[in-house]
Amino acid sequence: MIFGGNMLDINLIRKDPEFVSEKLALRGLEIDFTEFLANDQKRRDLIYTTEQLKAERNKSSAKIPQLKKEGKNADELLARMREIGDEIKANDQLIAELNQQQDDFVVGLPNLPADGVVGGGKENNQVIRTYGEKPKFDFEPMHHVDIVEHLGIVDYARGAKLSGAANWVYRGMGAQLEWALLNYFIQDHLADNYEMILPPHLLNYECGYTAGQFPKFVDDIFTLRAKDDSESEHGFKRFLLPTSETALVNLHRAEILNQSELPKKYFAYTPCYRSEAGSYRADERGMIRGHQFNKVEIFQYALPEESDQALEELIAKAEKLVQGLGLHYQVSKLAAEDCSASMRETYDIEVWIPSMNDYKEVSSASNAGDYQARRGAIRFKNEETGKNEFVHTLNASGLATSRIFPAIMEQNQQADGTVIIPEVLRPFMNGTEVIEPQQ
RNA sequence: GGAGAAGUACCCAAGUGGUGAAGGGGACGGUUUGCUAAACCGUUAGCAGGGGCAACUCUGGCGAGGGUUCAAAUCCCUCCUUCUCCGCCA
Repeated sequence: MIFGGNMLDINLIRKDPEFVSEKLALRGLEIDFTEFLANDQKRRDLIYTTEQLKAERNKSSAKIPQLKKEGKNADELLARMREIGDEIKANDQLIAELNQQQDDFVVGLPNLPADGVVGGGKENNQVIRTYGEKPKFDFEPMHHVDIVEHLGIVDYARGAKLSGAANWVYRGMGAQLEWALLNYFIQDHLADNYEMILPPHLLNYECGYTAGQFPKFVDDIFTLRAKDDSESEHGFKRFLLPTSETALVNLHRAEILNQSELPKKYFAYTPCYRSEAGSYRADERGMIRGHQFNKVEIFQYALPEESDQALEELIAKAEKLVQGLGLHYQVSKLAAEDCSASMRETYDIEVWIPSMNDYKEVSSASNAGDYQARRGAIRFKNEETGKNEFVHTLNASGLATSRIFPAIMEQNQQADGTVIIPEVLRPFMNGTEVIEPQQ
């Protein structure tokens, strides 16, 4: 099977099911592998007997032309072959069913939390450090929606007219600021020798599977309907990527990389498209949660023994970007249940949004370990052993603009309603220092 | 979107139903050599999955998935990709 591996190592489940159960319990899952292991044994026994039959078939079918050549009668052998053939066919069908059962079960399991990741949900997230301080205002600070409408740089009404709720239009200095942010991010990643990628935004099903978004989270994304897609296996053929991570992790799907190529460091800019079904909250008015937002994603394919270090690098890069903008933020280590299914360890960088009196995620840096690599069959050839091993994949936003933009608006607002542009962005905005109301 | 052709290893490529998938190039190893080259000999079908403590062995892989057959790279169906031509178009 080139594509469609399991998310968890089946050998690990066989060898130490208790360990796997314990790790999954941290995510609030109660999984008993007893039945699974019994079925697995049954499946393997059946494979063995069936392959014995196939070996016999191969041998016998070599004899047939020989018999014919010698002018002998092969009827008896042909009859036996027919019998074997029927049995093989029946067994193969059964094996396929057992495989399917096993896949359905294992594919539904999330990644095992890394050592040191605490159990439980959001309430167990730990803030591990903060940067800067909450700004103090000697005037009544405004909500970013009021600021951008006052300045005329983000147009929610027309966004809704064009596409519905949770869509907006950047205009004028707003569009320039948005683009400046992206340029600032890109410049930093280029300086660190990450390869820039502009991937297609429409991806096929396998991409979502490898990333770990499918089959469980199909509802969270926008799927495209083309003429005959309803007849396709999953009801659609392509979807709009919810993050460029989905594209980047699939770049080397079903490939065997040279060890010397690792780590591979990429970054990509794409909009992110999310259906955000049922997730609207009144306190998230504005551009905190939209159907489309801009994000630069950084990504690494790493050697297993180097992936912890790679995660540190990604976190440091994301933090550096927020620091460069002069924004107050904190870094949280997520508890097991708050990590997405594919990830074994995740750190969120959360920027201060004064109007919400809360910190909101601007970057999520995660190590997927070999989870995505297993699903996508992404391997490297170990130079010492000559064997193929799964790579580790890591990703971090670097950064998403949709919360950075509001944070700049709110943290940098002035008494007169103008907003100071962070210095690092000014070179990308013709030196403009302040955003003033536009006519 | 329409018509045609093709997809076999690192590359080129033979193979239209019958045991282990030709051949060449390249690469790697060896012999020879003062060194290099040449010549000669050898290795080079990935990968996945079973069984076995192991040596080893078996099964499936000829773009992917199905089907026909005792037997499929070879015949049939669906899909994907590439190339050529036509149409349309930013």
